[in-house]
Amino acid sequence: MEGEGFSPPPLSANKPFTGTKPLATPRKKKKKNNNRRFTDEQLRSLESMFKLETKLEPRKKLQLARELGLQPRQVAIWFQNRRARWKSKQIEQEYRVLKANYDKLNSQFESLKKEKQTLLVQLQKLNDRLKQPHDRGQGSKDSEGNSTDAGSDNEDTNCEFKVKPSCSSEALEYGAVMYSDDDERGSTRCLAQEEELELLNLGRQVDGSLVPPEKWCNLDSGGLPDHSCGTSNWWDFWT
DNA sequence: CCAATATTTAATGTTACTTCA
DNA sequence: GCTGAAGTAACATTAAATATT
Repeated sequence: MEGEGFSPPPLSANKPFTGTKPLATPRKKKKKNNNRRFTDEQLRSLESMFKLETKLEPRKKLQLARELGLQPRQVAIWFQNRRARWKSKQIEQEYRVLKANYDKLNSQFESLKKEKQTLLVQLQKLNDRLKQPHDRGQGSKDSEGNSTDAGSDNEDTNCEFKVKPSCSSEALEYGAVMYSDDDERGSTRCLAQEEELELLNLGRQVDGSLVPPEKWCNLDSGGLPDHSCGTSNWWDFWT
């Protein structure tokens, strides 16, 4: 009970009411809710007090009520209702912030997903190429008779990447390797050799054999990171 | 302009909690 | 420590006033 020992406020006590006529007869059986707005002046005072403190001390409440010509109970009720409104605004605001954060994260996630997909396509192509050398035993020399078989000398990778003149001289100077990229963008990429090797090793088991793509922790599933992956938590995907 | 509908807001009712004698 | 009264916050709800369609 909202008891301050007051009986319902005597209507006549609210002299500053906005001038609407007092209800001669209550429309409904229940409370003669005499619901008249407070004056602008009253609201201004109440609002400015609310800015200072959202909960009124009893003494201040009495003082404010006296100043505004209201019942202390009316002031208390106004503060209660005002707190309720303030709280729901707060909740709305928090919701907006949370939603904005979520949307931002979600779009980051989507673009990372796309990037991952692109990299997987690349990886798949690289692995396909690694499998090709078997068919290429006799025919991988160009017209000048240069052997382009990267594995012909010492490597066990059978890497067939060719250095192309289109790669910038700086890139070449720093050991960049060029390969044609026939993905949908049709672009040509330059990768530093270390990155290249890293990618190649991704699909390779300890013994050097290739891991079948389907065992790459479902990386190519296209959906959310797979829970069955080595790491126990899906969010480890991000780290 | 009027009526129907929606929104705002002062007030009530209930429950739970704290303080104090 | 227990008890009851008083005060009050939080919450849901009501109903009148007001705004909007």
